[in-house]
Amino acid sequence: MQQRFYTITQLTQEFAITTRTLRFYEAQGLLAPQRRGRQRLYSPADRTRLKLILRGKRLGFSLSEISEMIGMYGKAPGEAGQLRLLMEKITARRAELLEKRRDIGLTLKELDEVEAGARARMAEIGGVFEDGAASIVREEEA
DNA sequence: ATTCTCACA
DNA sequence: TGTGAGAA
Repeated sequence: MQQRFYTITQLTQEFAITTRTLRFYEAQGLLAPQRRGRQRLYSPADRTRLKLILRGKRLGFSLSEISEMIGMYGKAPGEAGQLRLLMEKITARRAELLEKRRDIGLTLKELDEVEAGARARMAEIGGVFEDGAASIVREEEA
């Protein structure tokens, strides 16, 4: 089974990223493609790693977190250790998102309140919103 | 076409 | 977390 390699442009086209991004990931230590002279040759394993990197990004992890999880550097934490780390990251990320969702909910609620106040005031001064909402407010009060 | 480096947001 | 530009 001959090793098939990918050029940088092949990968950028497949994953809709730029060559700059790919080199950037390499500079950050997330990828280490083989070289043929100056040219980068990405192995199927590199391609798989890239997939993992992009998935990590979709999930909102930083590149450094992703590099931890993929375990590219120095010591090998072992698969069990790696899975443990992954689960920790997932837990933390979930907490982050839940908090964000809560904050968004609070903001939406406050927007409702401000809007209600504005509509009420508009009704008081006898104005009408473009959507006729002020009159609706009056109808509801009637 | 691909590489590197420096600057920049 | 990337991008743009210039030079090789």
